[in-house]
Amino acid sequence: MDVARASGYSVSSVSIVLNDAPLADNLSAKTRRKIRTVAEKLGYRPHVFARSLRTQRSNTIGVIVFDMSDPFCTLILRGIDKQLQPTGFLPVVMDAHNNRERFERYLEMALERRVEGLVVVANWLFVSIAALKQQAKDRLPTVVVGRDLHRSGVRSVLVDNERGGYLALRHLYELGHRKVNFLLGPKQLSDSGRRWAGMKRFAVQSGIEIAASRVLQLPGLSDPLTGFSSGAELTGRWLRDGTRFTAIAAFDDMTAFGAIRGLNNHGLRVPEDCSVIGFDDVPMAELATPSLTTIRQPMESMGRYAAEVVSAQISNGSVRRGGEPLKLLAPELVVRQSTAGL
Amino acid sequence: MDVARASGYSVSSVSIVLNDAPLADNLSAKTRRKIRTVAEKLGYRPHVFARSLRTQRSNTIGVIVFDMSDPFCTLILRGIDKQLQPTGFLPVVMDAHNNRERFERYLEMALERRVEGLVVVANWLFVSIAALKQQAKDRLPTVVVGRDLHRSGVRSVLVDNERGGYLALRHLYELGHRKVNFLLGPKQLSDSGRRWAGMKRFAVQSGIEIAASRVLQLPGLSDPLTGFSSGAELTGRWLRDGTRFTAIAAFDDMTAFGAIRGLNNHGLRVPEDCSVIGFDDVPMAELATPSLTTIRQPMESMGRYAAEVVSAQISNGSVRRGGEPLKLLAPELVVRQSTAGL
DNA sequence: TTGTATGCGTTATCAC
DNA sequence: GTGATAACGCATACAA
Repeated sequence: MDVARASGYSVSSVSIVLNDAPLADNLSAKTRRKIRTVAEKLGYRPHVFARSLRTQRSNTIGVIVFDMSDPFCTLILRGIDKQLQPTGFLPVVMDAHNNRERFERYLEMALERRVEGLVVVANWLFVSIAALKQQAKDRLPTVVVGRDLHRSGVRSVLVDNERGGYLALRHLYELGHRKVNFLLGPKQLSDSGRRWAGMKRFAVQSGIEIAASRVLQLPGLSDPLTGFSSGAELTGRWLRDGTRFTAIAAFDDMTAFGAIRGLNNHGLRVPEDCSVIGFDDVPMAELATPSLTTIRQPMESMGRYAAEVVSAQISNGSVRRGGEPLKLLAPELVVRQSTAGL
Repeated sequence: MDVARASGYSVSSVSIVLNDAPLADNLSAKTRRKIRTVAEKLGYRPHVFARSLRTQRSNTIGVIVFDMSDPFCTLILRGIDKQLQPTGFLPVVMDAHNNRERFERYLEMALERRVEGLVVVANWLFVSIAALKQQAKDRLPTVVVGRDLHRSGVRSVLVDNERGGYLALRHLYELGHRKVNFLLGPKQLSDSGRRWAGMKRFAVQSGIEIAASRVLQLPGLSDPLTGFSSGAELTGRWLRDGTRFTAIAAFDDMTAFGAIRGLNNHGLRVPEDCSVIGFDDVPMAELATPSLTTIRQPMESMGRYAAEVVSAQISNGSVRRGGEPLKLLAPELVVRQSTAGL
């Protein structure tokens, strides 16, 4: 270490001072000052790899996200980032591009890079549960956000989808809508099931009946954009069939935008001719015209929570403690222009 | 190294085989096979930090982006990612949150982490040129995407804004529009100046005159969302003033969405009552209803190019060679629903 | 064809 | 109060 040579002290003293380790109290104030200035002058930067090698700590947390270009997840990333900032952990984010194989490769790479924890942002695509379980066994603190995997032993944080579905239908009901059509998400997605359950709960409670003809389901989940095109197409089908409805409750915002497109293709306007409500509150929801009424997922909070749990588990050395197995955050109704009273 | 013990060979042989170094040819095929299987069986993972320490190479490239939640940049990130994939470099992305101070901190962190190259994605916010120049001097291969900094000695890649502006106005002209209003970007942004120059070039060439009253400029650039709200507001001003116009050419997509909102607030419809064209082609442009006609920036290509140049410079050890100082990529007109003939 | 020794830049444990 | 020294896990020059 050249700081040692330049200052005339030994490497040990330098190391002790620069990390202000407990032993630093034993060194004279003059020595400390001297070493500090020399280090400063030389523009000394501790070599992270050497340090990591020695301390066996990487100070990094792997973040694997399923599709970075999905607006859903950039806000989650921001939350993670903010939360990790003061802890000194560097998030290393990897984008699986909705590709399972890639996901597994990145998981491997994260392990190779000796990440101390893992956050998986699982929007849309299926997650390799087996691979994740492996990690859990390896005692790597892991939290998945956006998907409920707590039964597989992975701590999970996501929005309370059931509650969200309930809020969505209640909003339409309160505006006077009784003929509501439903665009459900792909059946492989548990999100969809929960939201639908919430809607049915409200329906029962308020005494409205939902005819089977009012319910359509999106096909498989090859691609997040499926929601848009399928939403448009299924909406078009209703219109051609002559089904009468005054509102559409969509699985998510993309689907809602698809529905709006479908309505527009048939010359119908939102919200004058039909109200539309989405789910997620992606950034675009606010910017579209008409802006989209939707159920907001607290994405940043989800990210923060995940990061918090992971870093807590790291610092107290326990994968078991810290955070509940399943954390549900409250959704929030955001009323905008796409829904109106009758 | 335990693989050595388990296989009965020496660490050197193991190391040589596992990296298939040139010397590997000297080893018997049987030895190689043996070592490989043992390593496999033990689930051996080379320790990246130890390796980096020894080879003095981190195999990482720092990517500092100004605002990850800006849809503009996630596609650039994807391009970088794809390009870097086969090279073995790991992109370490850091989000400056539109905050200059944060940017500088991350730059420092990137250096500490011994990144071998740097890509700066500079959408919107002002870039600390001074800090970047410092890096250039430090011989760290650096490319900035989205901002022209080549005069400061930093290789830059961005879209040909002048050409894009030209294409935009030509499109409106060809649809028959003669009364076109212009929403220029903040004057601090050179992007805005170039796009405007392209429009003026077409105006001169086609003989149309642009009255000063048809031109408004967005205020400062505190926040990317400024474009939306200001676009709406300025459009409203025109409408209240009673200015007649049949089309709006907006600085970028956000501004265009703002304009659409402004028109809508006054009961005007797009494209029936007024055409609107944007610039960028953010993902939302396709999903909005009406979908937005715009000038596409080849974001993924920009990312790829930047990553390619940086990794090339790293591998041939020269910061000077590889890539032009300023690379302009061609924009592309994407015609959608928001523009129509008169 | 294979093994040994050394050092990369740290931190930690001692001894002085 | 301070300094010498041994690891951390790997790659490599050189010896065998």
